[in-house]
Amino acid sequence: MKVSEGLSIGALAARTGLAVSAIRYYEAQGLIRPWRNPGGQRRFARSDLRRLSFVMIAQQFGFSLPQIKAELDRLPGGRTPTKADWAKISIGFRAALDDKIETLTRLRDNLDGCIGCGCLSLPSCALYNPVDTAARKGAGPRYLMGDRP
Amino acid sequence: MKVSEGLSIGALAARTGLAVSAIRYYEAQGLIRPWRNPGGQRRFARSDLRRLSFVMIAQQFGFSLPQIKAELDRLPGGRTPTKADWAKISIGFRAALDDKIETLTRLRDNLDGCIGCGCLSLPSCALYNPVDTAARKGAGPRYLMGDRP
DNA sequence: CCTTGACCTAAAGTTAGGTTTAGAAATTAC
DNA sequence: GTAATTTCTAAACCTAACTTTAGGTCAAGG
Repeated sequence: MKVSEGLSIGALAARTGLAVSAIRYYEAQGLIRPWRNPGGQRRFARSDLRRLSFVMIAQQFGFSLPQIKAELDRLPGGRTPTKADWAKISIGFRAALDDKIETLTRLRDNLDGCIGCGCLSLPSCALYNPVDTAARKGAGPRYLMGDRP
Repeated sequence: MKVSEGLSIGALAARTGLAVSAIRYYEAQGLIRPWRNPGGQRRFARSDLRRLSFVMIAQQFGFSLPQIKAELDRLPGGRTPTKADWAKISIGFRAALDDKIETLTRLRDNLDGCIGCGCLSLPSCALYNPVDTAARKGAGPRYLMGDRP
């Protein structure tokens, strides 16, 4: 398994903890671009380890695969990304994470004000205000009170 | 539409902002238990407004419907829940929310330490430690580095 | 050489949380 | 009393993010 020939999908799976099927799925979604060896098997660059790590971490942060792909697409195309390239992306994540924390904290403080007040069914309750509404996609209730179209 | 006869599903939908189909779905999941009028249509208690509000808020907090049902099942069965009943449940949520905030904050602080260090691909990186792993269910990667079965 | 394990593709299945559709019956509005 | 809404059920469909299955092919060890 010469490094110069790239990593097999199994090696990548072992090192990242991802399932082989998940890695294939990520390729289908455009998150990684392996090449093929003469036999048609996928071969991955070592930098794909970092790419997949980034994917896993970003998922913990609550980002969708298309959102993650958008970030990864900002990495340089022709060369292996440098530390500086990764740092640039991490800073954007830091900001998004700050947002999430602030939203949750605001929600918690509102809940504090509501404990025992029994107002849960009143439209005037602070908790009815939409939270992170823009992030809602796909299935699910489209709006909360005070957020009608 | 006499109040004593309960609310129709449409009325409940209008007041909560939920889709009629979502309310039927919640009934199927055991989150609410309407009765039927002579014509076979659902009739809801006024306290179901609060129940559904609770469901919507808990979802914002990231709880699954089964988890929410578990909380709601702690409400008294025979009578309309009092403010004290709701307050008891809200306090549990406050704790769960504190947990979520702390997890995200820890994640953010780790990210701070990693920005620019280029360690994203190393198993020793703090970000590889599992976060909220117990909350992962259904589809998705089962573990991160350092969290193998 | 031959066997075993890793890989391949395409398609179907899974879970959560709903929505949509179709056809029929109950209510409400005029 | 009739027309227009609502509501009913059951079943199919939807998205995201994968996994599983089926039926082969490739690669590495002995």
